[in-house]
Amino acid sequence: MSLSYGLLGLINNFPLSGYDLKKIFDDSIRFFWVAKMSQIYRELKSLEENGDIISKIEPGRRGPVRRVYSITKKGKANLQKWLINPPEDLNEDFRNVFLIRLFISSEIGFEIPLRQIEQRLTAYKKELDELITVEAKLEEYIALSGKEENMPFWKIVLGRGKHVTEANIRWAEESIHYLKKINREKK
Amino acid sequence: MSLSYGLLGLINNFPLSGYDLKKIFDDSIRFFWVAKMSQIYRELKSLEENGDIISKIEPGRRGPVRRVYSITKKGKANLQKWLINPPEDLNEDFRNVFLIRLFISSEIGFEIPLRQIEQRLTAYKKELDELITVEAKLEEYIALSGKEENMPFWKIVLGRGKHVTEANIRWAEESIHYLKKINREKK
DNA sequence: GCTGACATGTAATTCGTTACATGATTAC
DNA sequence: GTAATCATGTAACGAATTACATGTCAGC
Repeated sequence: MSLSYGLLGLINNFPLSGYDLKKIFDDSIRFFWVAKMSQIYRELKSLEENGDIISKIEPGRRGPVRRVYSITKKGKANLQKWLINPPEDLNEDFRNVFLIRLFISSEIGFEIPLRQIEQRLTAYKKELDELITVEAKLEEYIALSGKEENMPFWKIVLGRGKHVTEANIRWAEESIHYLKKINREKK
Repeated sequence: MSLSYGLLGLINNFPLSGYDLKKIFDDSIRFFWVAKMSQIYRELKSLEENGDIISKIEPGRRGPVRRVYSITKKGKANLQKWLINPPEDLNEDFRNVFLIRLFISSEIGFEIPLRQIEQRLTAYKKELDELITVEAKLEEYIALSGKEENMPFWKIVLGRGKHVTEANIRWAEESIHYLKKINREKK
């Protein structure tokens, strides 16, 4: 559901192919939404069946022919309706595999989880760097689409990524110290 | 996959029924993993078929009979194996419905998203309060199970919730100011 | 007698991942 | 020639949600 509206929202800026959409997801949206190629194609098919988008075949820019999707009036109306009415229950950030692992980790002692948190810390720092490069990519898309009205929202979403990643870094550092302290006290 | 190991990790502390497990999830784990009753029952069934847990029927404490699950030797070994080998690719906090909505919100202007962020801010503040009450609930479970070795990990996971929620609060406040500023400048 | 917490499940559907399958064009 | 990127899809499977279905017991 959310994925199909996400695709619709991007096609609303300018016509895109499945492949284009996958690139946008991988370049930027991946920080808060992951989508596989095969799922994108499936959702595009069902969006077209529902009359929210229409496709036409275009010669490939470099490569085989492309199927490019544009939004319809109906699609625009459906998109607006979805955006205006948020679901009451919008769980954010649920299903975190790393945290559920940690929660039950006493079974394997302190050493291994400590290493695992250290690895996460490295990953968080890398993620923070990547978030900065995303900003540049989003500006490219603005140039392409000419839709400057997107910028404030994209900046806000990026800002969230930064705040949360910084919080994760602080938390990981704190937790590493805590586990090391416990380890020392045991000996 | 992660859910079934989560259940296994909890049953590892002391025998539990499906209903018990659901309560633990709703009381505490819900901050990083959401599970429906029907899914829990299904996973328990497949864990038992796989020989990781065994069930026996007990008279209900207050109510109908309960099916209570205990971990087996095989289950304990599988749990340890899973905990020791983390997946290379553990995406945390992906698929955030609120963020994907915001990302494509330019379609409906500034006012509505502004209200929606304000609502989130309220929710984040409430969540921070709830995280404090969770601490007390976890201490109850410690008392029940006598498994004090869980405490450091539970504290760490809770700490993560606090850090991230505080980051969300700061982000929401910042974003509200930003959108209000844009609105003023437009007029 | 009703409400709320206790308690367990099945069935249908939707959403997400993995594996499979195919082929064109460009740059080295 | 060969690797990388471009490009589109199907099939099978697994995970998660929603709807359905049933019933007990305690306290008011």
